[in-house]
Amino acid sequence: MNERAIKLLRSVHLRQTEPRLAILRALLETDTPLAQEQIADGIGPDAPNKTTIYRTLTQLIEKNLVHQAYLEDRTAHFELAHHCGKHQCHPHFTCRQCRQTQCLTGVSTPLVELPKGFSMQRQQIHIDGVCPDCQTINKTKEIGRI
Amino acid sequence: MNERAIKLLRSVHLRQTEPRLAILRALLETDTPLAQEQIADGIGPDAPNKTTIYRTLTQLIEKNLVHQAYLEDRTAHFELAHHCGKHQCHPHFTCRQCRQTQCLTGVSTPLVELPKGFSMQRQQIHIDGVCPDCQTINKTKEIGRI
DNA sequence: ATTCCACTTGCAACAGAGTTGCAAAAACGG
DNA sequence: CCGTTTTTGCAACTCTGTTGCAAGTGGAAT
Repeated sequence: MNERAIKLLRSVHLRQTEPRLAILRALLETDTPLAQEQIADGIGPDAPNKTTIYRTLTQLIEKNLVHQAYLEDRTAHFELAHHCGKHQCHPHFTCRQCRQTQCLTGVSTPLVELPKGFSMQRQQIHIDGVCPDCQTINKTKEIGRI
Repeated sequence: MNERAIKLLRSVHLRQTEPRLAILRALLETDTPLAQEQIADGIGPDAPNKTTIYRTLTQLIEKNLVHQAYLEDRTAHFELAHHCGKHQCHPHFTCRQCRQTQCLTGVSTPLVELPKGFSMQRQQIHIDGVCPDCQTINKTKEIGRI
């Protein structure tokens, strides 16, 4: 595992430090998304400070080695359930630029076929990208730059 | 809107109070999921205390009038990106009973067709329900109860 | 091997979302 | 209108994550 962690760090030109290697090893050894505290527990008594863990994760995300699973910001958002189906409501779209979220009510969204033994209560789809308004703004800026 | 809010409260046998009506009106008037603070801002200077807003939302969720959009718990979870496609990684499944999350790597997951003008960076699917282990436990308990 | 400097780390203090305990206020059935 | 039960608001708290800063470290240049 350590070999792989070293290679990963090399591949993105980050300095090789023990905290970074330990965090990568922890992520390599598991197959579920881990929270900061779980990473620290997994590493043990010599785990890096939580600040270091958060900062390292942020760097690894910037380098595209790590993803943040199912959470964009940590504030809860609520909506009326009246337009939702039994197991699914419409997908939500969050724009990376303007940070606005909107509901996509018109699109078709098949339910994922779960492996045997699982039962579904609710499926949520969350998409992020760039919304039409921001795309237009971007294009306008490009033209201005020429 | 107030009429509809009153009807909604009646339908779930909750007492008719001004805070509850105001919160429902705020949710009825919008088409995006709102955070607590947005609800308060939407109501204005006479908005209920944030504790009341949270408690009311919890009750409305229990009564199935309201959903919490794209967030199960407010802790960030991280994972290596090495198994993820360009725009999507595998769905995540969270069990409502044991609270364990796992990655569903074997299932097929079509990308949602976005309306014109949107561009996608990443699609995430989050499912919750009951995992095979907990289902088995539940069945065992049922048998015991007979 | 040593030196140097930018990059990293740990600590402490902080910020923001959400929760809890409790006393005061309000709803609503009689 | 009264009494019971619910609901509300406040203050203090918890928990996750962030920031500023001083001390420590990797690794490139010498």
